[in-house]
Amino acid sequence: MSGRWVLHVDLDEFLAAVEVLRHPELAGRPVVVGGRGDPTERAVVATASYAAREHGIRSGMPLRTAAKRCPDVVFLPADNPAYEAVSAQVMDVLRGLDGVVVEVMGWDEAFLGVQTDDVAAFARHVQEAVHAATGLRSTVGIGDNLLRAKIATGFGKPRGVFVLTAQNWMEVMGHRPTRALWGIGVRTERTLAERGLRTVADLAAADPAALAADLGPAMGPHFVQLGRGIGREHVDPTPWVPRSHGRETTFQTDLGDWDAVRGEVAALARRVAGEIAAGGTGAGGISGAGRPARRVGVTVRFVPFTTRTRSATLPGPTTDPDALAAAALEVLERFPSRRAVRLLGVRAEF
DNA sequence: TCTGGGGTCCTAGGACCC
DNA sequence: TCTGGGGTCCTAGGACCC
Repeated sequence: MSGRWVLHVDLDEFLAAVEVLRHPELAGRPVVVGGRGDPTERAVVATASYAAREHGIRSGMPLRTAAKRCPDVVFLPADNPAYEAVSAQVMDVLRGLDGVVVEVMGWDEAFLGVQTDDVAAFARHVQEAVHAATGLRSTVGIGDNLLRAKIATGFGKPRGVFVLTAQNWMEVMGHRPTRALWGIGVRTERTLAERGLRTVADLAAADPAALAADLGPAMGPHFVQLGRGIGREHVDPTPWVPRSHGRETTFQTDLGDWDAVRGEVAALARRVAGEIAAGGTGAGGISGAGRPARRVGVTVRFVPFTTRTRSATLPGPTTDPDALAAAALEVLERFPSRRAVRLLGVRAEF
């Protein structure tokens, strides 16, 4: 076979693997990275090593629960700058491959566009290049578009290679629940099931116009396309331009004093202003240095877990900390409740 | 399972304007 | 004056992903 291919490269147990690289004695042990590494705190699992997953530990699970599932798990604090640095190294390796176009999707994954006669051999070559340069293992999904390549990765985990194209799409995916599709979560799965659409094959055979009426003019037909495995075919290497930047904090103890709430919102706003003025977060920074905010949004999670957002367009674009803090405080005043708060967030939109 | 933090995109209703 | 239609912006919320 020859022609253009899409590869989805996904690093295995990325955060845990980075920690094992610098703590080799942890190899093979149940390792959980998340929060400040303290399982008594309000925090969740960012990444669990495969050994930890054998005990039923999963991403998004409270650290406290992980500790109950496996008492001898090693908890480590998330060290985002370290992961960003390793990620940048991996992306450089990918960009250095001959004849590839790279679209970065996150710290631990990227799409590659390539023309080759032996795509399976090329995938192995990618895995070896990443491992040689960084010591990290990866899985490669191969497809005739980004959707199929991304889904293929799931069948290749860990360390494997899997091919998913129009040829084997229905054979591999047709009988699976719609949730197996990238872009369909629990809610949409349920909504579709209420309409009798339970499997990927059901969805593929559905009438796009009927779903448009039920699920929205864009999303309805889009879901049918997902069921058919149809998606974007060209990998786009254009650097990402962020649409927004924000910070949020969950308090270890609920905040009942609204003077304190105002103080926290102002502090978050100043921090966000500083970061967007500097051009982003972390070692490498993000593109769009110094771009001013046009809108500001405030998130309040009330006790126990009800989350509300308010936002406002700023009088003029700004990166000024005082202006952003003042605007965020005005938005905060528009929340009708003064109940105790568990989380606060401030987000700047460009 | 008492539930993080960083994002993106879509939808719908109302305001507002011509 | 009892009432159209289109376009765009603003805002809140939902859903999803890593």
